[in-house]
Amino acid sequence: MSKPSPITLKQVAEAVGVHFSTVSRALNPATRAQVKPQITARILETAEQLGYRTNTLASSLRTRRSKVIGVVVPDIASLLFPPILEGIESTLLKEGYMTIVANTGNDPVRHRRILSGMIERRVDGLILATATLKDPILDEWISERAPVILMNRSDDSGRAPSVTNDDIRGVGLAVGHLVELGHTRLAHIAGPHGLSTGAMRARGFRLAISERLQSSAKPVVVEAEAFSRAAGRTACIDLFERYPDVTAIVAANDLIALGCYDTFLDRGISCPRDISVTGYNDAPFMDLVSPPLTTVRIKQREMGAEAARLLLMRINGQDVPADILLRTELVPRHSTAAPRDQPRS
Amino acid sequence: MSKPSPITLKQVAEAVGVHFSTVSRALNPATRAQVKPQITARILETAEQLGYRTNTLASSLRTRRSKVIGVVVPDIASLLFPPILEGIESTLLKEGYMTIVANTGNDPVRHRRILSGMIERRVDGLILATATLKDPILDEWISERAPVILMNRSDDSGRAPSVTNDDIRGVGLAVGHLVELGHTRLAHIAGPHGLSTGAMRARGFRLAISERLQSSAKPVVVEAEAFSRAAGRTACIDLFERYPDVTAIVAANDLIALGCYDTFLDRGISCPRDISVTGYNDAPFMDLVSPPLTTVRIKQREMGAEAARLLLMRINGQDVPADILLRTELVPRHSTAAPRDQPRS
DNA sequence: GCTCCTTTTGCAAACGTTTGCACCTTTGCT
DNA sequence: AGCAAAGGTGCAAACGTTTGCAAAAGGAGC
Repeated sequence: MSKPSPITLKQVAEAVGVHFSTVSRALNPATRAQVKPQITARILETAEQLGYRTNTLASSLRTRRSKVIGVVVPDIASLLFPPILEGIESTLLKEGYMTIVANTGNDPVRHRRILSGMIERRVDGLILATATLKDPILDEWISERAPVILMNRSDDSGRAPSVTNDDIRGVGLAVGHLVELGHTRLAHIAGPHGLSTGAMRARGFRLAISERLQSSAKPVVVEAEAFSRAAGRTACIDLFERYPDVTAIVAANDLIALGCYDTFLDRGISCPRDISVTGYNDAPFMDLVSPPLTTVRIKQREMGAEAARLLLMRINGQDVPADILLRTELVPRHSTAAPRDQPRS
Repeated sequence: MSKPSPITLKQVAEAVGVHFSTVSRALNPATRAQVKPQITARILETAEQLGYRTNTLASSLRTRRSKVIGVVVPDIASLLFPPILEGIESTLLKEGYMTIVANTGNDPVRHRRILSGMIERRVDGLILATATLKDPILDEWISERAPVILMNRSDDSGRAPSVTNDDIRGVGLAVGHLVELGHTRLAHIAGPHGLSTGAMRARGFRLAISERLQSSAKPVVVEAEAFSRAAGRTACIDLFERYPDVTAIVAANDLIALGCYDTFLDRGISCPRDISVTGYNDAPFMDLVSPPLTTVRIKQREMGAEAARLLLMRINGQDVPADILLRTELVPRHSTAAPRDQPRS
């Protein structure tokens, strides 16, 4: 495999018979005005014909802008992130940026390695969907050199702008829906409290309950160990044991809700006849599971696009005064119905 | 926002009191042996303490290796690609490579822009899951400078190694399963013939039919316009009109199969009682749709990992003698059953 | 024809690495 | 002690751009 060196400015210059700095100017739209149109034309033509392609490495080295940004997510392969990534990628591409993505799998060592790699590649900015902003590597380096945007997670320290779902309102929608159906004994299966989304949705649940059911006692919340189907199943068993008279479950995400389905099946409980359940996120195919899941839709693509937009602002030196809370939307399907009056066996 | 310049080799050198080339050698494990252990220790320490991070841009410029590779997919947000990306990313990260991903949305203009961007950033290699290898930009540049691996799609010209599913065998599994259940009047709803996966699976279907049902007439195949639920629904209607006596459908992917479900619902046809259907890919939640879909599982993560592995081989100058065909696996669920003898109304 | 602008072009210094080469120490051997 | 061979270190040239500055070229006004 022969590897002919790529054409350089110098070679184009030689072919045209000018100095290579002139070629550089002619090729760059911003400086093109400085060179005689006639020459520009010839340069453009021969560059094209020779197949010249800017060496971004060299130009980034000089200009200190890599036109690359880094995106770090816990798990690319989850159902949540792909549309977000799509939103980021296409927003940035329009502005000439390309996107390095990496997933940590929640492994702190890997997280570190990834951050290092991105810093060494001199990304112009970072979008993080990983929990920890505590990583000292960020303090020491990124925060002063390259802007950071937080996504799907927020950070109390307020050191970086964040883009998140309005989970308080979202969970409120689910609770409101169930209350309107006549439920009074609701429970929440929360995500891990260590994750800001888990904590936020639980807070939303408590708030909504206290607003809608003044009478009621302390809100019922059990915590799942992960945002997964298996954890949802286990948590649901736990819930039934501790609070047998619950008639409706607000799950912290769709997977947890599906885990509840599993437990319902195990125990011969019929949904929505015996119990109602709502999900969160509206993952693909939630309209096709049985019963079709009532859930809260979030704007994934928009989340990515917004994060990218904020990042671009910061890169261009503008200030980002506020965090962004994305609207959510209730999608009623058939996993929720009015409660039966008889308690479960 | 102050942007202090990052620490350079020179600064570390000054702090230690040696020439910066010595620092470079000490920091690079490959050349570390050349410098006195005592000095190395001091260099390592001050580098650490100063927070030195290699400027990969500069080093890539010099070494002509960017340690970045590019991945191009038609749609990041589809259900197919995320696990593949995960496989690629984590395989490459282990070797110190990072991954730029971009999605074309099947837009040729965008495809071009993306390829340009990656070339200009001097990626060390490319993994393409997009159909067209015909893009002249590839001929002119990439093929001679950076290795290319094809993924999920293959290319007859054999100019680049490919990693694909063994669709011939995979479809054979589905057909075999249905034949064993007693079906004799099978049909295939194919994906677009323009896509190599569509064409390959159709070929697999014809082959399997001719092997298993020697008696039978010409294999029944209708083509869906896309690998989508909507297209599947339409194609299924078409199929029923033209071949009313079919008792089993082999869909070219899960989404098309779900489209068939939609048509079944519209017409009050019961699956699997009146008709059987198989999917392809085993997307998430296919066990939860109603009825749970019998499908052919493909190894997505492995596909990504294999593609990455081949790419690394090529980057390191090794030859890749063969294409890779990944094993598939039948996942029997409840969308398939023995045929009723009565024809549908 | 001269000066004085205004374009247009060339020159050269960065940007931060890697690496062949030459130089200067040691060390080991006779 | 003398000498060669290692072993360490410094020097400087690349890698391919961008860009401030100087120089040249062309025009306008007198």
